[in-house]
Amino acid sequence: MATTLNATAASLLGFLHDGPQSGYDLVGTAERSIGDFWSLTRSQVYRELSAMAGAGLVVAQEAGPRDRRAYALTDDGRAAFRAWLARPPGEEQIRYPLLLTLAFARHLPAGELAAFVAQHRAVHAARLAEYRRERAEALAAGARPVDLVTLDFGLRYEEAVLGWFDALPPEVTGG
Amino acid sequence: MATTLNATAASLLGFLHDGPQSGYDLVGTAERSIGDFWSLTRSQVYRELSAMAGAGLVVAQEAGPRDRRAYALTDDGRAAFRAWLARPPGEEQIRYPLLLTLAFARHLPAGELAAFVAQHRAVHAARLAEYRRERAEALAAGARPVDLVTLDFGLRYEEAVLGWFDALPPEVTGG
DNA sequence: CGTGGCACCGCCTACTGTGGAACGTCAAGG
DNA sequence: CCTTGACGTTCCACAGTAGGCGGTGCCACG
Repeated sequence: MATTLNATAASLLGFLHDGPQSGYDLVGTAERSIGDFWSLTRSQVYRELSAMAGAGLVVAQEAGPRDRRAYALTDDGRAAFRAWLARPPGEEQIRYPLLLTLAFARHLPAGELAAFVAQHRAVHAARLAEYRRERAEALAAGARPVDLVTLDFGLRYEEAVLGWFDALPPEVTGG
Repeated sequence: MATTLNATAASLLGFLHDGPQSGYDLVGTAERSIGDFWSLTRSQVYRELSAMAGAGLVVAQEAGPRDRRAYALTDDGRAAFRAWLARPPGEEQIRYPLLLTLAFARHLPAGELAAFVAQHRAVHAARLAEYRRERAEALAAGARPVDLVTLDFGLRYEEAVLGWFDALPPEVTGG
């Protein structure tokens, strides 16, 4: 591995610390654990896995049923992961198409905008409720504050977005 | 244009409503106006422009000094833009590497994490201050609430993130 | 004046990320 | 037995990122 790992590949290595997993498993694990702030796709997971196998960071085990092939961490993989983790993390990236629509709203008839806005608001309200549920559940299961930091990020984010929706001027909400 | 426009290409068309611009200009315009919630790169702008020129959505004008070539909107381009704008905007995407580091923090010696966190906090504090300045400036220049919606999104986002930083447990901040 | 540096401008490549189609496999149920 | 659906991998086309390359006009400074 001449060039440094990308964040997605590194995350996969991170998950493999808990034991060998197949690509399919890893997609599920990742979605559950970092999916709220780090998107990844099946395609890329498989691509990274075979690249890392080629680089010796992981080894493919015997194929099981349905061509299922689990990958295990190697010592090189462990080292590469630690090296990646020690690097200063980059800035966050946000891409929000609704804001694009809003920015160009003067080219759009008034009614349509309000519908889009309402729809997005609903999505965020649902997400906030879900995060609150998850947080309560985690607390009940004995989670410490440090275990909740990423979830809390999501919570505060959704609260902020919802607050923004509710403060939108009537030209936008159709009110 | 058989397949529908992507958001980046559509935005370029949006900016071209105000008159012909070169790729270079468009990068600047876009960064200033939508850069806070929609990232784009020089490479892609040029790629989209030549693709759209091929599809007849824009026409390249005579090359000026330094090979500078401005593109102008065509009627097809205007139509494609409107069609894109009328489509329901997709969900937002956030990718925040710091949260990844946090999620794998158990593999990291404690001190390093605190430094990363402090550094990111500073970036967000600065961004919040900048947004507040911009907002005051826009208001002074007579902006209406509807002109501030995207800026307000950024403001609320940064406030939320800063609040999150300040509520982080000591294990993370090194306190 | 003239020239060297810098901003301007387009282009290119390699890589990362997304979305969906394709395709075989095993398990369960009508 | 046959269908359906979840499992599991692979492939492809496109979108997006990061940064380098190489020209060119402009202007400040010697």
